[in-house]
Amino acid sequence: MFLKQRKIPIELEVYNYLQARTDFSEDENNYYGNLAKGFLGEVQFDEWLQEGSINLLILCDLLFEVTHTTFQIDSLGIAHNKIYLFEIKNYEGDFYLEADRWYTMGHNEIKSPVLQLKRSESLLRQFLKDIGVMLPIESCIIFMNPEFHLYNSSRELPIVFPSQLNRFKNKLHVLPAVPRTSHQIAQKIVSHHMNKSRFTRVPAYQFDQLRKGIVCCNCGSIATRLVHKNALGCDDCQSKEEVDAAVLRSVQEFRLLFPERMITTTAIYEWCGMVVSRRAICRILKHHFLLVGKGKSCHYQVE
DNA sequence: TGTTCTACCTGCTTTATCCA
DNA sequence: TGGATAAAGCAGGTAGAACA
Repeated sequence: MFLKQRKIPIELEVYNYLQARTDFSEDENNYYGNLAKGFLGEVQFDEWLQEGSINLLILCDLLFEVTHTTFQIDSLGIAHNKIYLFEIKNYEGDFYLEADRWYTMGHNEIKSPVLQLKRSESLLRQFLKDIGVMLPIESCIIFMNPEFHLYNSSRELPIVFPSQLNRFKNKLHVLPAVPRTSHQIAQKIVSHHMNKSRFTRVPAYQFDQLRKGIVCCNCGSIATRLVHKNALGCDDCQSKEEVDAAVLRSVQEFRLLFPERMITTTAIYEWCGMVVSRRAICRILKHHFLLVGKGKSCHYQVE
């Protein structure tokens, strides 16, 4: 049972929106790729967990602070007598272990997921103690990608490999039903969740430097143009979308990328690359947002 | 096929506000 | 105080759908 659903991280959403409007550096591209892959793995884990009934209260994507240290948890499962800490990885390819260090087959050392897990477990234990929850923690790293393999792995490591997922799920299937107290604990934990990480890492961008236009809802290209009075067409994939829906998507992008900017007809008109007329933008904004102020100072707010 | 209706467009003007 | 700016109002035109 999912008590807190997973949402797409703001960082990833920003990258998704910027993709069509700017050129990423190689580092940014790699970081974006890892971010997207990691999120995909987490979503796959949620879907896998939802197949069949498991007596666990699942809390996804949690962020806490303990003694000025922020830590993130991919998934937490609250059972009748313990708390499961799941660290989800979507690694692809072959890796090997040497003296507790993790390497790719190209001999590049990567951050040890086991150390990350130990750190998260330790911080979680402190956090639970602070809020008065005294349940034992069982933590494990879940590798979701069937193309992942780790050489020199030992049995003692808290790892669930893709080939072990079904047996691991069978173990969860026999858990007794969660009592009311577990729901109360889950609510208590969620109430301490922080919404924004101070460490969000996104590329620097400015309104003037980004490409303007309406991004195609199908292929993500910015090569859209008006093909009908109320329809946009994409030159790349030939898909079509209603003007209203496309403009509203663009407003959503604008709001996330420039939260400090006011929503005005001119700003959205420019952001949409003047593909849609100023009057049409005005009509759409008026219909979906609240007009605040008059004359030069007027702008739109979410109703 | 022609007519009517509706929705949306552009262009111009008006109104309101900001700011040097 | 007047120029600049932003949105609204209005008029006329266009395109597409519905219908006889």
